[in-house]
Amino acid sequence: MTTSDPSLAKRRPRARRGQGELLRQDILRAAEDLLIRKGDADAVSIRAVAEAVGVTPPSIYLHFADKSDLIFHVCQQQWERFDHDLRASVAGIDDPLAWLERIGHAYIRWGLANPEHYRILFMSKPTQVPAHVDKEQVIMAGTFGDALAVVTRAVERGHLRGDPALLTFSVWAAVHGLVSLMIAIPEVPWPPRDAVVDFTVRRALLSATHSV
Amino acid sequence: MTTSDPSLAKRRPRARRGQGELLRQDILRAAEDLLIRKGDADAVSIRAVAEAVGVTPPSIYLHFADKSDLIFHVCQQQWERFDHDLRASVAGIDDPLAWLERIGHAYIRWGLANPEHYRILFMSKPTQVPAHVDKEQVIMAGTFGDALAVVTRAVERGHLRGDPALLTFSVWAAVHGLVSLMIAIPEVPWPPRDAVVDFTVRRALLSATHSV
DNA sequence: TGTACATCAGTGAACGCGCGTTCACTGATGTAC
DNA sequence: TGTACATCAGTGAACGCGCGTTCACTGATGTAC
Repeated sequence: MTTSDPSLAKRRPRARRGQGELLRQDILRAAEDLLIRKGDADAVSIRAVAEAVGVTPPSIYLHFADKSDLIFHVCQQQWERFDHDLRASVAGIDDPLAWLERIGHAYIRWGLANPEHYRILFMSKPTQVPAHVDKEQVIMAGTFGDALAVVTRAVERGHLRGDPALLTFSVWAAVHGLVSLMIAIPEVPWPPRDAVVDFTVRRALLSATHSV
Repeated sequence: MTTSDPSLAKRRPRARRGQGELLRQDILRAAEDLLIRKGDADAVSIRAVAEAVGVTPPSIYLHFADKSDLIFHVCQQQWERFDHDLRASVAGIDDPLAWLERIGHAYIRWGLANPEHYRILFMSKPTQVPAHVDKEQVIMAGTFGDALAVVTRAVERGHLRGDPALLTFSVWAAVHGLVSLMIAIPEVPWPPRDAVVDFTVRRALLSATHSV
């Protein structure tokens, strides 16, 4: 017979003065967690984020202008992590083909290891992202831009043949095809993961080295 | 100063006795239209469907058990149309490679011509489909099943080399990769559509004919 | 040919819910004097 | 060292909204006699 409300899981202790930014980080973490679990920005509510953090809903507005601002910052964090992880996988690699092979494997591995992140970044409706985000710039400044530069240099030096943009988009589509299909249609009897991953990467590179 | 409610666009005239099924078809059409426009089952409301058709919300329940039942039947219609269109594109083709090339082109063409249908069928969360639907069976009984049979026969007769399932999934992932990426990330400077489509199909077939 | 009646194809009002967001406020904490 | 005060980090209550679904009902229509 206590008056405590069981729906309010645990109240977060008030931050010390000057430590307001801590709540911002907690909100971002909780929102990302919910976005991953729900898979859709519409299904993430300000109220649920607040409860997960242990504060009341209006507290969210101390750190984010509105819901779309919050979702945007979550997505931005995810882009940063994606680019960071992929770039780390090819650190120090110079040979273009080795670079492409490594990044192809890393791309697929990342997507399959983080299916919900991947879904949000590469399989969701464009409208889920706030309108002011320039997606082209985000992609060109990220790992895809690196890949395009690597392929372009390789073509200029004669290591690869063909149109650099066509080759790069094509490799991207190949690895994306595998990742996104395995994420979207997992119910189907896929061949062993390693076999299909290796096959996909090898085929993507084959198309870059052979004229077809 | 009339009492007519402007929010109720146009009231559908009551069907004649025995013609109740007409409303069912109208509801399905309106729901599909809304699903296409919103791109997400959660964003389609019973009330919006009812208003589009020109009836009151409870009328929907005369023909569908609940919202998920309605969405399921819309998706089922879409699967049927997809399979029908693709099968029509390879009617009468016997040669496996010609069959694969045609179906590959038809697949990409269909996806790019019906991006929102494609998104719903192949890019959405599994949970958006009612739980009782066996997606594996839907896919195996459809065009993918046909493709698997064609490839299997071709391998048995020595026209293709490799594991049939691996080859078929691989071709699917290749064409799906292009379609889904162009749908999900249209903001990026894609090469000319025909070039990238041809390249993708040729590469997918190359991987089936060359051992890699 | 006329009429009572069962049935069909819906309607109108309401339910309880969760949502984003706003607004006036509170109470702890650091700081100036 | 003590105290008034500004500021910071939130809270509590409420707003209006759209949602899925239910329930009792209505009125036109075809049919049996």
